[in-house]
Amino acid sequence: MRKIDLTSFNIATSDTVRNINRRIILDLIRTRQPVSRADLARISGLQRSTISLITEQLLTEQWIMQGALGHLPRGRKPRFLHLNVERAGIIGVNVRPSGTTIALANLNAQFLAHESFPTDANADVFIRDLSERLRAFIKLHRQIYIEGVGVSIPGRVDSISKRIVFAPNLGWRDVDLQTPLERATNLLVEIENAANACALAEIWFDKRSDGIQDLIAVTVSEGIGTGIIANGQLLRGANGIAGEFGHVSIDESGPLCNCGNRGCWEVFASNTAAINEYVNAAASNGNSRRQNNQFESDKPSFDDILHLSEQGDARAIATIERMANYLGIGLSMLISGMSPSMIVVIGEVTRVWKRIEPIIKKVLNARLQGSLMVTRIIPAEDSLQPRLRGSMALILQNHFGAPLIA
Amino acid sequence: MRKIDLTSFNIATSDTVRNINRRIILDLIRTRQPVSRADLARISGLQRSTISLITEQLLTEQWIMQGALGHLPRGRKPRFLHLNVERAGIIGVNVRPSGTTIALANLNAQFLAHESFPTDANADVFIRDLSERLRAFIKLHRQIYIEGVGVSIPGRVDSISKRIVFAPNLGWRDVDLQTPLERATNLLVEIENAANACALAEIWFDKRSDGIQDLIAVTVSEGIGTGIIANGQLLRGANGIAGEFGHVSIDESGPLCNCGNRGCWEVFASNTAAINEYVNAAASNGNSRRQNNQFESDKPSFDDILHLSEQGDARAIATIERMANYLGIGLSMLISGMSPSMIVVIGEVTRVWKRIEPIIKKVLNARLQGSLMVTRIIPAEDSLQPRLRGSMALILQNHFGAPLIA
DNA sequence: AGCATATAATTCGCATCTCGAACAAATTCC
DNA sequence: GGAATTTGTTCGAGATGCGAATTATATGCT
Repeated sequence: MRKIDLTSFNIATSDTVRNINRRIILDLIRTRQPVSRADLARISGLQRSTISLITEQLLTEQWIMQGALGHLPRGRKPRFLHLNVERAGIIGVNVRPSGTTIALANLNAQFLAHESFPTDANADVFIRDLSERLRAFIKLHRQIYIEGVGVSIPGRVDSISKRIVFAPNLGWRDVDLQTPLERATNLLVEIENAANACALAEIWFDKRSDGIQDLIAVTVSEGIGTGIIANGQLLRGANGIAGEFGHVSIDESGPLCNCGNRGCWEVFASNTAAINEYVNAAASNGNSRRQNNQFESDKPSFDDILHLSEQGDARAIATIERMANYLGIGLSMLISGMSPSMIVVIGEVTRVWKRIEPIIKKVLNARLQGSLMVTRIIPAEDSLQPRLRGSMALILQNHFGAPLIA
Repeated sequence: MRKIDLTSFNIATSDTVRNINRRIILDLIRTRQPVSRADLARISGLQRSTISLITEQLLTEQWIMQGALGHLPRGRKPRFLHLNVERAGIIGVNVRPSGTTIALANLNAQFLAHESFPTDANADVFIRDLSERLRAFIKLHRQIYIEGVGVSIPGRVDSISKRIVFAPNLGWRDVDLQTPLERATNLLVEIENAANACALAEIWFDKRSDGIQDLIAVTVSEGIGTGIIANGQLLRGANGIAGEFGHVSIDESGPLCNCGNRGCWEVFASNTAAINEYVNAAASNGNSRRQNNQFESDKPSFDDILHLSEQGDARAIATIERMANYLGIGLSMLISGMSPSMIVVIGEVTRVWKRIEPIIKKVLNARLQGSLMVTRIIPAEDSLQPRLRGSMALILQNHFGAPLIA
């Protein structure tokens, strides 16, 4: 049971009831479509008469559409309802150091269009660039009514001021991205940390999380980020900077991290860590790097290491297995502490899931005494663009989420 | 915004509105009493007419009482309303290895009576003993209508089956305490982990947590427990076994823990850890323990160490300072990961808060780069019985918490 | 073809709730 | 004693869900 926040609560009025039921029905249609009014009455427990009134409202507001007739062994055929995916589009923006993607999706979070461009290292230049491209992008699709713009950022976002506090891999500090984008697009703009966005994508768009109210998304890339859904809601913490489990030390005597501490989880289990490990192993193996330089730069990319491991390169395999071991150690911390129903791992490393999963499982079983392990660990398809879709969930939430009550 | 759980939601009916507003008003009266109807209208934003109807209902149901008249510079004097603390009592039970306490409190969580007795090591014997004592306790106060019984347990409680999964310090596994107690008392019985209970006590009864929806309670005793409030609600996790941050390893090469892993937080920062450290330091100091035995048993109690440190004993001070250091390390993990608005520390060690606070602060500042530290760390008065009051909050929640909607 | 049966969807009177204006009650100041 | 002010209640209007009755539509048996 939740405590009422007496410093900020919402009283109920007569239309609160409709608001609640409307959102339930709309979300039911979204997830179970196509579905008939009679079905909705049975699933929801509302009277058929009430369903008729609510669906009538949703129809006139164009949120839903009537479709074909269903087939039944006997009796009048039901008229199917489904989401009017063309009612509105949502723009998602995924900012990463290597490049930025803008995408347009319908209400089912299916992509209609997308484009990518390099991310300028300078925040001001980037903001001007992105604003310009967004304006052009919207103009290009001006036949579609756009609901808002969601942006995912690899860094900490203050949940109140919506400013980017710090994005280490972009080198940005205290950047206001929201205000200029809102001015440029004249649309609702929401900014969120990438790991949080991934967590949102998981509960909003993935069937695997049906009925789950507690999950953690772990993004493994240059660093490690964690997005926590607690009781069906993003855990933001004071100033919205929760989720830095990547900077918890798992070994006090470990190597120094950029954050100033020693032995942070991401120093052992991130892509960057794997690259360093691979290079160090090569050096200590007596191989001059000059002789053995099959990579474009002097260091391999993480993709290179993945490829090598898939081709059976022993050193690459050892590197990946070490990474899996440390991923398991960090995950055991999350499970001990929060025991989520599900942990979703996002990142290039999921490409070799078959190799790393048994290692992660072994570490977890050793550390959590097996019997207590109720958390499902699953990889997220990177091709499904969790960061992008999660940023879209930020906008969709406003229509399909639970209303703020009491 | 919360996602609607489509596998378990609650539709709204016409009386949902009243239910919501009623709970807001009742909780406002609880926390702001004495308060007039006009005040409630101003605070809540509801119309005065609506307040009159709701308070009339609360009056007839005896939840509240009319009190004295207020004083105003001009105009009709307001009639104060306050909680009818005599309407119902709540029984709280605090089970610890050293002893069990039963207490009766009114709706303000003020104690009316209490009694303590030794905790039998055998679960079955204990259950019979507690059942017997509860029956007698209820009979003794039969003039008071009792709302329910809340029990706090130093161990993991399955949030669905309500069974005690494992209580290491009691040596109990898979014990059903709820069913026999409900049978014995014929009352609603709720069971909860001690750290979770402390967290509940903090948000329900402590003014310091006004407006706070994210906090962590850290109980430091034989082991270390963590109770997490996320978005105003207890974080239970799958099977309700969240909160075992005490068993996260902070040093892979540290000493072995009972849980089977190495270097768990509680191996460094619990009372037990301090006792072991003190004894080891004594041994390595060349003092034969036989010569230096000022304690009742062969080991000092944690209380002994606290006393010694207060008297200036160098070894005790060093032990406490080491403990403070490790407390800081664990807290930095919690803050990095969840960034709660507040962390409450519960345990005997808070008696020397003045000594340990600067050390904890120093560790946190070093590890969290100071600027990001928005979490308040506060000690909880052990004399306020947070475990006991928290177990009472379990029952109170049902009347004063937010209703389950959507 | 006609009727019974079954299912879907709508209609309508009723109860509940909040709102907001009007009104009654109580108190102070001039 | 009257004006001003604040508290608290009353009452009609509007919104909502409920549930029974009604209408619409389909299948299958005789």
